[in-house]
Amino acid sequence: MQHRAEKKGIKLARLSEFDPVKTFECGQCFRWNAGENGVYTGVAMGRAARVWVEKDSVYIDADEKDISEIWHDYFDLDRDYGSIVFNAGEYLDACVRYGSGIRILRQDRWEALCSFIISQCNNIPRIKRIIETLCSKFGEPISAFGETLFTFPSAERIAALKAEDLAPLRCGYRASYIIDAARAVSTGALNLDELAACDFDTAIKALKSLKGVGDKVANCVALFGLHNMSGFPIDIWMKRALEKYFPKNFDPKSLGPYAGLAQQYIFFYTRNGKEGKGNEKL
DNA sequence: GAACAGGCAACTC
DNA sequence: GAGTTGCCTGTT
Repeated sequence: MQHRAEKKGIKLARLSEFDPVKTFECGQCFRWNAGENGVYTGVAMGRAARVWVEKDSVYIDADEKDISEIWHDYFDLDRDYGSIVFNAGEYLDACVRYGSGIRILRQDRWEALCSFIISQCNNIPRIKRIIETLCSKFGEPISAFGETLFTFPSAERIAALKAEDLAPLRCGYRASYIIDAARAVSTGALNLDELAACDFDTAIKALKSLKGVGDKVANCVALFGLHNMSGFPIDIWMKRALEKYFPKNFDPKSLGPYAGLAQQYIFFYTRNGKEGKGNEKL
């Protein structure tokens, strides 16, 4: 409670380098929620943190050891996003200006896989609801900031369940996909750590071997879970933008090794910028 | 009450 | 290999 009132956080970065609102609201993650005063509370990697903006800086309130051992890496703070440039025309330039400050989080691999399986044919409020229910029913409770939060349940925990155990999530036909994925990960049939280190096409192919994982979800998992910047998920918003502003047979690979970051700028601008008027807040 | 949503799989031709 | 349809559920 007094955390919020006093806001005694540690300075994490300059706002120009890391815009937490854009980063949390650009669709890559589902467990950071804005509270009063624009303070975001999130749980990731089994830990809780609060993040907010004051003047031109970003502050974090978290266990001090966790900041250097977990959050620094989670927020990908060693990478200089400002030095990454694209030469693909004015439209992308506008997207980059608009989305400047977005960072691609280094999320837990299993959490990203599970979350993006849930995301299919679904909207963000509902995705968040399903994930929160999943965590509160099967995750571990942790207390932080005077409340009880829940970690994301391990693949092992979910692998031990049956599809009907997930009925309270009301995630429909996705339930069996989640269980299948959890079993593949927990048995080692699908090794996400190895996929994070191997080449892009191999990773996509392996991810798509899971039931319920197609092109879109595989690319989301590659980009947001494996932190493979070649990931280039094309959903309905990206499809519209590519059709309207890019050449007919545009190949994302032409954007270079950070194509996935370009994707995120384009997506964020198309969906939330002047022509976006998305159905969610922002 | 039907159509649809930030997909996928199974099936058709 | 391109096109169609069912799938759970919540929202419009």
